[in-house]
Amino acid sequence: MQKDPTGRRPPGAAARARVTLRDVAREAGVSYATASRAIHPGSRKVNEAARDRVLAVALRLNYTPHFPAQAVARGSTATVALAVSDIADPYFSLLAAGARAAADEAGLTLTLAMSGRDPGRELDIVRRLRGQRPRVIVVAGSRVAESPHREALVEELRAFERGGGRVALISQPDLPFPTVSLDNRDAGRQLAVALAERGYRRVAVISGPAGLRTSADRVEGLARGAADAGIALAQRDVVEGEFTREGGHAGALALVERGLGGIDAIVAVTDVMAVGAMSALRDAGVVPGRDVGVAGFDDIPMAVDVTPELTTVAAPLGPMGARAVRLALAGPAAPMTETAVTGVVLRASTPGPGQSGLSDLSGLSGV
Amino acid sequence: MQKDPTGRRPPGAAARARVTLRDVAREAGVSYATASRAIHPGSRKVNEAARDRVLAVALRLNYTPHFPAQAVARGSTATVALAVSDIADPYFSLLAAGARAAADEAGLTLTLAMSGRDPGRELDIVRRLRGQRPRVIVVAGSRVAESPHREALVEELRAFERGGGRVALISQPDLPFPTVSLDNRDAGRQLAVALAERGYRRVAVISGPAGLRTSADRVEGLARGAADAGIALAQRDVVEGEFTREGGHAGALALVERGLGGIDAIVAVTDVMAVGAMSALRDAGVVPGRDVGVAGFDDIPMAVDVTPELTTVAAPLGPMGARAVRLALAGPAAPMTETAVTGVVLRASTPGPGQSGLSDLSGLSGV
DNA sequence: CTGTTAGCGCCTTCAC
DNA sequence: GTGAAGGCGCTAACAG
Repeated sequence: MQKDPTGRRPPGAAARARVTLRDVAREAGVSYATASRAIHPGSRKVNEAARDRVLAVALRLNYTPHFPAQAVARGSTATVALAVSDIADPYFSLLAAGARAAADEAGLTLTLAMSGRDPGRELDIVRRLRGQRPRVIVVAGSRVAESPHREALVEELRAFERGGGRVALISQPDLPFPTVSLDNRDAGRQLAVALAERGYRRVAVISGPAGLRTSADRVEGLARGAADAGIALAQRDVVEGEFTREGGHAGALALVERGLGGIDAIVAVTDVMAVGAMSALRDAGVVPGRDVGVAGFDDIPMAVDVTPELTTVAAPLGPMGARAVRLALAGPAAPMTETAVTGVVLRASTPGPGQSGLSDLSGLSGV
Repeated sequence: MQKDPTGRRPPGAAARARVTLRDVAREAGVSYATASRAIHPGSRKVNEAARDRVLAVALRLNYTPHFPAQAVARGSTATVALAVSDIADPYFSLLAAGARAAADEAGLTLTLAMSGRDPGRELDIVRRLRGQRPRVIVVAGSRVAESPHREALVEELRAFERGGGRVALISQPDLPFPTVSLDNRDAGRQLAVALAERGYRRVAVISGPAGLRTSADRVEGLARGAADAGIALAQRDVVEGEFTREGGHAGALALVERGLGGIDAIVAVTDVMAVGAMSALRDAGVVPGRDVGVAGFDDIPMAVDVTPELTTVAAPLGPMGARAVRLALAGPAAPMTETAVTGVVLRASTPGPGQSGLSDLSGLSGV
């Protein structure tokens, strides 16, 4: 390797080529400070001619401000960081899309971090995010009932706030931060009642891992709704699976292998799981929407692309993502928690009595 | 507002609470530099006792290094930036997941930026990304044939490289940067031949917007394959749609309204579009997989969740994302372009002569 | 091994 | 309006 003749090795071979504000200033024949002011729309106090010159030079040199340097000088960045477990899951990509829109609107850039469904790693991610000194951190993900990480997460987020950062959660409203949440219990109840009205009498549930609040709440709501409506939802008709398509698949398989018995509807706690369940059912020779009703939660776009189209409880995921960043940005003035409204969307996967599905069902009930 | 009694207003009310490395050093009774060294695993040259003390204090104070400051001091960051058009599109989320894995592996953090399918905005995004001084910028997206932005994009990326950054593209290999690409022409050819072998004689195509290279190449390949195999793919059987589910939907609708005539298979240039097309067909009373074959490209996970399961040309999206960041990281030593291998996956949406898609489904009624 | 001391690129008071 | 200069938090020579 060639040594730098000056003796002092520059940070990188290409370092000389990095164009800095100082270069722009020199080239434009103004001082460093003036160049800085010219570039920031905020400070109007610059001679128009000089400003134009600076801007022209900047453009010609293809200058870009060094964000990290700006961050260090200003003590804050122009980003909002969003932590999700899995960006490939439509649930989270919808949240992300909404969050991005809101960030954009506020002139901020969205940074995404994926934790990969492990609460320990989630903590890690938040730690790392904190290092970036974003203006806002939004954590999306279902809190685990009583995770040992819970306290640590709270402390981490608190520390971030102490440093002047803003926090918002998309989750259950049980952590001391502004939170956008879904009334999962009520959503479950709504769905159970709707199914009862459509004539279903005995529903099985494919739940997520024990302890996952979102899942537990939905199941609880379903049970309550079933009780209210006078239909059956037995504890032993609840099977557990991962919070993924495969979890739904496995859950449905378990149900089928055990024998559906009188079960006329299967509810999975997410659409993603429901889709997996439908696939498993079909493979097992049970036709969703005819032999058995199927429903999910969230109303992801895919719900209308599967056959039959999936009945679900719609959640305004995009708006929720946006809401979270606005909540955080609003600061202490904002309400502590906001609950999004859900609504049952009945589709072909749970046909009513008049439709082909249920009548077939009664015809087949002897099977 | 209360004025700060010192006269000098700190950057933020909470600024005092921001714990810096200096605080840690003081508290641990060592010098600033030593504290820095203690915290970086790289420099082993620190008294163990002192190091432990520093680490303990850091933990107690919940100290996080200030990344922007590190970036400014070191002249480089530990991030790789990925620019995609739409993160909610499975195509891109799969790329992103793969890229994240590779970044992780290299100890880097992935930053995602979405441009939203507008080439002008894509340029904008890259500009902004450049400001973050990531170690790597990966741009994923189909180049438009001869966009006026093309030159600008190249210049932007060049400037980034001049500043010491690394670049990789996931795209057509026609820009002067390391590129991971798909042989879309060949993929199209493969699919056409496979369809011919299954007995299809006349195929229609739902393409993306004119000028989108990915789309154009796939269509061209299909045409060539069809010609080779002696089956029909008439120019007038190619309809254009947006590069989205809705585009596929609209395209299929157009085809149906015009009258399918002798068309026995419909190929959409992406799975996402194919899914939309299937939905439209179904609504129009044409059963995919029975009345007409349907196929797509990419093999997104959803392909096996729709009914009938979708025939497609599989692309290793995740690995491609990973490959791109590795290519960029490898630097000049790396090959300029890498082409991923695709393969046709035949599924129920294009049953062969002996089979029949939907009869499978109705056949189940005897169960 | 450890402390001192320049910077890194930029913003922002403070005088002129 | 404009320039000089201090400081943001941290890293990395350079001496001890």
